[in-house]
Amino acid sequence: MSDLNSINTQELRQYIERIECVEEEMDAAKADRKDIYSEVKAVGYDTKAVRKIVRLRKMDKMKRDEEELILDTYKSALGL
Amino acid sequence: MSDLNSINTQELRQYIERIECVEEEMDAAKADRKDIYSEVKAVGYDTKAVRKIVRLRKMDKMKRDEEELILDTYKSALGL
Amino acid sequence: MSDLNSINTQELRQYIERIECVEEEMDAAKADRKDIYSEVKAVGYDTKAVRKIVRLRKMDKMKRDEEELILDTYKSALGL
Amino acid sequence: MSDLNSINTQELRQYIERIECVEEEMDAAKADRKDIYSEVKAVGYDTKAVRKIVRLRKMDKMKRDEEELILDTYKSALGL
DNA sequence: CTGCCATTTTACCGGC
DNA sequence: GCCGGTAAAATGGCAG
Repeated sequence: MSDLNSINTQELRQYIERIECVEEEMDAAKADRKDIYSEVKAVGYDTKAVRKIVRLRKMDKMKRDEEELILDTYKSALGL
Repeated sequence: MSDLNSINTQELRQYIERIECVEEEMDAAKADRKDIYSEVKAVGYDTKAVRKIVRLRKMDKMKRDEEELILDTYKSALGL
Repeated sequence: MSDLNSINTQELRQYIERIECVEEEMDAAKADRKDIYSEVKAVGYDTKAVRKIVRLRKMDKMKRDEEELILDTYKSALGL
Repeated sequence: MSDLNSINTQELRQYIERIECVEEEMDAAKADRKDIYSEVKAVGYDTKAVRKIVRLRKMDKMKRDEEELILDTYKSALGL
């Protein structure tokens, strides 16, 4: 904040509002996901299994990203 | 699913992709929030306190929503 | 534990028994609560509404505690 | 409640207080358990494993209780 | 038996 | 870089 030992109320308020805004987006997306899972269930799938698949795919993706990052690191280290 | 005892791969795949899509939105929003908190910290605020404020405000909202709901419950209980 | 790389069976057993003991208390309290709700229902109240009231009151308490805490945070931030 | 369509405030209040009382006990027990796990960790055990043991033992106990119940049912059915 | 709610587990963030 | 505490996800249990 610009002035130490004093709180700039306007500035703080704006940060808080920005945070609350993105949190609303998060909540909206969460609600969407919930709806999709309801549909998945309604149509006869085992949601627990589906959740597991999603989780596994996310892990795979992270793993691949990680490897790619390492590869990039090596490549740039080698000046490629 | 259209056919019992068999998994419609295409259908399932589409559900999973829809889920992954909203989860990407969630991750993006999460990253945004993280950035905002970094900025908040960089500019000199105590992020812990700011987080607390955000939480408190969310609790206020929830409390108001709940109270409204309970009021409805009472009203319908009284036949209003 | 007293000896590294080896498990003190007696010690471990005692910890587990202590945990199980408090869990029994938890279960007992849970059963008591269940009984009270049964009584509440038997005597004609809408248990759902009562549960909501209890939850609201708990939220109120949490909120007050949080606010007190954040006040302390501010005070110490201001060197009071 | 004694009088339909009207809420006996005193009665309701007392039920709520009884509920809150047992919930406080639950919270206290919960806090105790938390402390024990902290100690377990501090003294060098893997809390995750200990949790698993506790869960397994609880399952075993439930299983035994179940079997005993069945046995009792049979016995009383046979007039023993 | 279905949906909701509590508990548990898991992941994240800030501090030391 | 771990660790303690805090938020999110998943699982299990219970009331309706």
